[in-house]
Amino acid sequence: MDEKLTERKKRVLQALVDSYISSVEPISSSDIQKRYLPEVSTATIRSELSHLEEMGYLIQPHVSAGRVPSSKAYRYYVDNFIIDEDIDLDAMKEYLNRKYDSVAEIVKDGAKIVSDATNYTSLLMISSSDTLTIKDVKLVDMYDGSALVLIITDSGVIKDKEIKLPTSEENYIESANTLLGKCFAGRTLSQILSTHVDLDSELKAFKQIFEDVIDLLGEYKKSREGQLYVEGADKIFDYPESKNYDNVKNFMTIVGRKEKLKELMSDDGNIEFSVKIGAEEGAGLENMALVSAKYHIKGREVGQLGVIGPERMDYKKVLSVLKHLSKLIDKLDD
Amino acid sequence: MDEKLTERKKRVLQALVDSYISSVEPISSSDIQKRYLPEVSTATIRSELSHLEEMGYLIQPHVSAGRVPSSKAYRYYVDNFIIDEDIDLDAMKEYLNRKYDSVAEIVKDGAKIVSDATNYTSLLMISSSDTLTIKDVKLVDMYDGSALVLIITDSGVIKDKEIKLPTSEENYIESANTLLGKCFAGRTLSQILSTHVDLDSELKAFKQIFEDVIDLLGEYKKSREGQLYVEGADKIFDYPESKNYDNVKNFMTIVGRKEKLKELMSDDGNIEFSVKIGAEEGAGLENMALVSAKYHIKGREVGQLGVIGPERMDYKKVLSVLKHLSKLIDKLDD
DNA sequence: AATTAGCAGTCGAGAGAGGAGAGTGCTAAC
DNA sequence: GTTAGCACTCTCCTCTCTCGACTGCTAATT
Repeated sequence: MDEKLTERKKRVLQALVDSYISSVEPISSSDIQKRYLPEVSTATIRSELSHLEEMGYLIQPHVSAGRVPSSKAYRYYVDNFIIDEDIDLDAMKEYLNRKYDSVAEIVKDGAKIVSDATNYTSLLMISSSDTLTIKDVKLVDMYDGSALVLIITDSGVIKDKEIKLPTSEENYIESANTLLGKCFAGRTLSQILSTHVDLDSELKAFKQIFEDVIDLLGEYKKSREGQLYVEGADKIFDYPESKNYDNVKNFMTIVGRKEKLKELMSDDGNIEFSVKIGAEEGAGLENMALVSAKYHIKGREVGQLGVIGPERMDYKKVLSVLKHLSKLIDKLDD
Repeated sequence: MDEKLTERKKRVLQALVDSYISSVEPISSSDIQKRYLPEVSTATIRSELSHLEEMGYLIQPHVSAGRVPSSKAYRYYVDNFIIDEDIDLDAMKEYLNRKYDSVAEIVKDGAKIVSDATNYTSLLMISSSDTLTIKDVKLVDMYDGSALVLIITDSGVIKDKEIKLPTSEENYIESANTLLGKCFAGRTLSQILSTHVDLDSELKAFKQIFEDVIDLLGEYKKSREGQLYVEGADKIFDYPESKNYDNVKNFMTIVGRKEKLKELMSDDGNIEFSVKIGAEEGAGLENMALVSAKYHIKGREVGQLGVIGPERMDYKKVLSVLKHLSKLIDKLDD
């Protein structure tokens, strides 16, 4: 994947992408010479440029224009020119400290913060709840022939529902509680939902309760399944890309297609940071890029935070914000 | 407010708005004659048009163009030409039945449905929870020195939190439950939060619990306070208005400003349906309009559903969808 | 073989001119 | 009050032209 480029080609490519990221105009050979490579002539740079174009890194809008990076160039740029040490975590930290009082606030408003700090549209996805572990299931007597079902998990009570009790026997609730606890406690949501529970015939009296509880879990899973929040969709208008109608339309369309976004954010196994650029890998992000990071609380993956914006985005800044935030959240212990 | 217009002026105005709503092009005198008033000459219509323009109902983009409705014209149109009988509730009902299995589904996906059915961007706002009534407050023993606080309201359990018990006395939880029930049951959220509770000195042992519960209620209120969901923001691209950069930018900006939208949706005392058009009343909706309706479940106001789109929107259709939906939801008794 | 200066060639952006078409306002007649 | 007729205005489109920005190529240089 990582094609070999001569040292000078690398410098030219980096110069071009850097320039383009800040100016958003096609970059000419003399632009590069002036600001990045004064020791060689524009003719030399031109020959390098045409070589890089042949290799697919650059695009020439028309013959008398400068060059613009292709998706392949952005990919190379992200993979090779952004090194961790570059990323200014301290500045980020300072920024966040200045703006937010507590870490809890930062998690809660994650999407807003990312959008503010990067000035791009941000995405917050809550992970599916497959690995959620049930701590206990309890019935709370409501003294009117019904009871409240509580499912207590390692991250709070997740669902409640009143159910009618089939009997008013004194100790029914107590027995049910014991039984429910035995069956569910310590197991994950997906374990429970994927196994079929066969009750001993003597426990038939609790059948209804069991089914109710399992229904509740199913409903909950469905309702939480990868919720996605979008913040700052209008940020695109801060960038000159938005002058182009199709760009804006594509952008807004994809930002509205939550299913597509979820797919884009979730399909890389165990990579912590993912960068999708342009139309590569069938991502369908023409002229756009999506950067996303998984985040954890107390070691458990709870979701992903991401940024979507023009292909020519400030990757350094975005990665810096996401990296720092994910560290911050991970350290969290409420 | 309702200026007196001659019968013919009304017809001309209605014809013009109708035409414009479907064609999105300036309407000429002959357009109106052909399709709406063949019994008079174009010259007559022209003189009516120039009169209506003087009165502020119409705008002429330039001297050799037709006319376009002003915000005032849309306002007049909505107030005078859309009568309830027009609204095709049956078609709406059929549409909803065809697409959704249950009413519950309709409520849950309210925003999506409105956006689909109208083909405009929809807004769903959940009402503030001031009138939420507490049915009971309970502590559930977790058998590890802590208890779970449950606040049961007329619309479900709203918050849970583990708190540490100050003592492990046998009957502490039971007494606390009784006391909490007495203090909170049957009162609304805002009543509780606005009064300062002074505990008898003998009940000091429960002080901490009380404060925790009140904190929880406050947090809950804050978290629910007018949440706003936007669905289908990209629908704007289905309309020719989106060809204009500023229109799109304004639209997206306002759709991103949730605070502003909440304000626009909530500030009319007890009107069930509200229509805001263009920049009138300082709404800041240049070239846009917002239609919203309150909705109730079992008589209690639970939120508002709305539509935001081009000023030239299909008011009939939008009002029809919102009206029907609100009736449907109100009848709900799950 | 790599680099460079010089130059011809290409293309887009923008300005200006001109013509067609649409729709109006006005006037005079009914 | 209504109408036909007509002159007038203004946008939109197309065509043409020029200017300027860059490039690619060639031939000379190191």
